[in-house]
Amino acid sequence: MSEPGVGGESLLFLTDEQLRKGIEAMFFAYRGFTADPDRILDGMDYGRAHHRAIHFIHRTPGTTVNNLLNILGVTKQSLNRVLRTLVEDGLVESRVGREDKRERHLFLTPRGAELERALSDAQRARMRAAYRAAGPQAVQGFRQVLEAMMDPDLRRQFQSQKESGA
Amino acid sequence: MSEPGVGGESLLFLTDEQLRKGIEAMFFAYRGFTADPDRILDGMDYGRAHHRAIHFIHRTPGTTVNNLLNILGVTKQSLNRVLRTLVEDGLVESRVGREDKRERHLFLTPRGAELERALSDAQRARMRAAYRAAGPQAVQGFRQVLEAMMDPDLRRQFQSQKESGA
DNA sequence: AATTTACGTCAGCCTTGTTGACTTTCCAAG
DNA sequence: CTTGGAAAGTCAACAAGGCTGACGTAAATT
Repeated sequence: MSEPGVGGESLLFLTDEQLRKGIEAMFFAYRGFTADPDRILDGMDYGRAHHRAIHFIHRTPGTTVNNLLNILGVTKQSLNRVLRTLVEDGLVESRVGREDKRERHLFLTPRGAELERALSDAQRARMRAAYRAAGPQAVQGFRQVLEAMMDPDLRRQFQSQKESGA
Repeated sequence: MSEPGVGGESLLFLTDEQLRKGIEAMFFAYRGFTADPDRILDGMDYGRAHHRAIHFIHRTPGTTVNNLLNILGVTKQSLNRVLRTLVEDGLVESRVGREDKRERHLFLTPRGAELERALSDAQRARMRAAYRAAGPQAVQGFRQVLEAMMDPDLRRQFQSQKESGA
């Protein structure tokens, strides 16, 4: 519809066929994306939920349970089950907040950091290979489309995190 | 390594920081990607597994159970549970094979096609918005990276499907 | 005739998500 | 100081959707 002046070459990438292929690419790629960490985790008592918790605690040490809840988009009961096992097993440390003692601040223990490293090494290796194969231009496009696909709230979180990290 | 002549600008997109952001982008984008169909499905008795089955039966009408198994990467017991409810509810038809009578060929009924439409309309709408926001160049990069991220077997399947469809 | 293949099904288990109800701790406002 | 409400944790129950193992049947293949 509309889009005056762009001529016939444009908008071909918006056909239902193209979109369907994008959808399937997303589905299959996500499988690859999670495959390596999943392989590491199964055999241990942990699953993908533990991986996610560990990842974000690593990224933002001292984050509170509530923060994590919002990022992960699960209920506190669900997160708590995961967190409890990680604390029990000595991979995560939960410290009572100094300012607000209701809050618990989460940190990886050395052993937790070790597992995090193993998981993210595997995941980054796949990502790196894909990035390298596709090239910097493609990576930029990849990131643009992914960001545009996020829910607006998450996109804002994601992008603000990006600015401070650049 | 190598990449002669490109100078210092290259390979910056392969830093651990960049890869970590790509990983998180993938995570958050996938949530957005599944959010709309999930919303439609919950309230009905169906979930994401039903969506996937419906999607691929729609894409390849007459596909066999075994085909579907391989594409979805689940066990037959798991798929069967989903498929049974879809057949019982009259969304999917399972026809005994004419050549090989051991096989069951799967088709969407009109009602199944109706649900498929609702689900894929929602998912395509988000995809279309993201594609439009990012532009054709970015979409090409998006697809390149995703394909490079798949497991090799799936990538082959995916790409051969692409050729015949172009 | 024996074996393999495709499919279905029963039973049981695990992970990870959900709701609902309840407690404890603590901050902050009245 | 008391009280209201937020943050966190806990218990219980449940559901979806993965998994394995075992078994049955029909059809194709050898």
